[in-house]
Amino acid sequence: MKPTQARAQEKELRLIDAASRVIHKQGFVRTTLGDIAQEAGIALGSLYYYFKTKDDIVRAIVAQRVRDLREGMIDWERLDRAADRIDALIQVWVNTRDVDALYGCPIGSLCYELAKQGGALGALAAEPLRLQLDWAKQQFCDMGYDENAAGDLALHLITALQGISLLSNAFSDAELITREARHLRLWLQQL
Amino acid sequence: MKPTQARAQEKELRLIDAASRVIHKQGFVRTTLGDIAQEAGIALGSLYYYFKTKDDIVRAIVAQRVRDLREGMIDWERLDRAADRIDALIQVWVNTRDVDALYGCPIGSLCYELAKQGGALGALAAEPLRLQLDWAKQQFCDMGYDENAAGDLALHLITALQGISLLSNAFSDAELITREARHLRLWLQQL
DNA sequence: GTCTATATGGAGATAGAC
DNA sequence: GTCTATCTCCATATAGAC
Repeated sequence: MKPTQARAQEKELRLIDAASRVIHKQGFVRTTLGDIAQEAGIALGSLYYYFKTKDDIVRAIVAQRVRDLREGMIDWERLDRAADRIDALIQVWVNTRDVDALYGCPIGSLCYELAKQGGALGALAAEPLRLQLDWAKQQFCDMGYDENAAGDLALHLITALQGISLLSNAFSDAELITREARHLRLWLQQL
Repeated sequence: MKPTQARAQEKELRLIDAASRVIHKQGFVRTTLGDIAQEAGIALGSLYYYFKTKDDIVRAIVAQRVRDLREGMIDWERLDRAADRIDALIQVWVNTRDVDALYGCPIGSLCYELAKQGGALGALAAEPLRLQLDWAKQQFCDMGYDENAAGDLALHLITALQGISLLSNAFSDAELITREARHLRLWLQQL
């Protein structure tokens, strides 16, 4: 890859990052391209050099989030015990509880918003969630559960994490995440 | 109350109901006043005789949902055992799983959307959720748990219900609700 | 590649006849 | 009370200079 291409892609990543932040805060529909341009520090018209439509931007955001998730999951492979890896996922929620209380889970809230939009965009937004669900199921399989049981446990775990992000956002209360995380950890210990 | 007032309020309730349905499907921001008027079978301009602004409409929807929830909770007082009342709540999710898979929980998805909007509207949207949380806590208190434990259990229950609505909507899969409901019922039995 | 200026459409809200 | 017609604003997207 030529240096110029690398720089161009780097710039695009910065735009995606800016768009991801402001859409997380305001939601996709209410966020204007002007908002994104301002957050990125460029002119409105310049956005169109990188993305043809607003939908293209959200597609790029979702793809980037999938990449980030995969990277984090590879990182967790260093942990020997599956229980520790699941604990690491829960800890992510605890660590981001303040921003979640303000704006919700970036993945879940986007899913909810784009699902109502209908069409292919809704299914696309669910991909990061699918990835977490599959990953969690694998961890429970590693703990010795069969496919069916592991699927149920993973569903319950991801469900709880998404649910607590919604509640903590609805009530603007980050401590709800702390409380639910404690509940989930006790549940995992008693499995 | 005079008959004319009764009729006017009845008409207003029908408008609220129509707005509630279409906003549940499309989301608040994406739903236009034209959509609501069409769903209600009236002209766009006629909406403004009943509601001064779009925000007024969503406020009326939330207030109506609170009334509906209270009514349902009074109905459940017929059930002697608190465990049966909680089971009735879970059964609501099972019963509405198809529409939840299509559009999510009407309460939770509106919370997520309006929380990003900021301001008083976000806090208002959380009122039905607060009501469910308080009600669930009371049921666990009735089962003999102290305030603290009952609060944690209620939080976990409502969290799971909201989370599974989000997931089933994200994946357009109503059966996820059936699976999580089974998980929750087993959990309740083992308490 | 980045900018300013603008075309185009659609949304909330209003006016005023009936 | 209900309607049609319209005002006004703002968002996406485009055009074209630099």
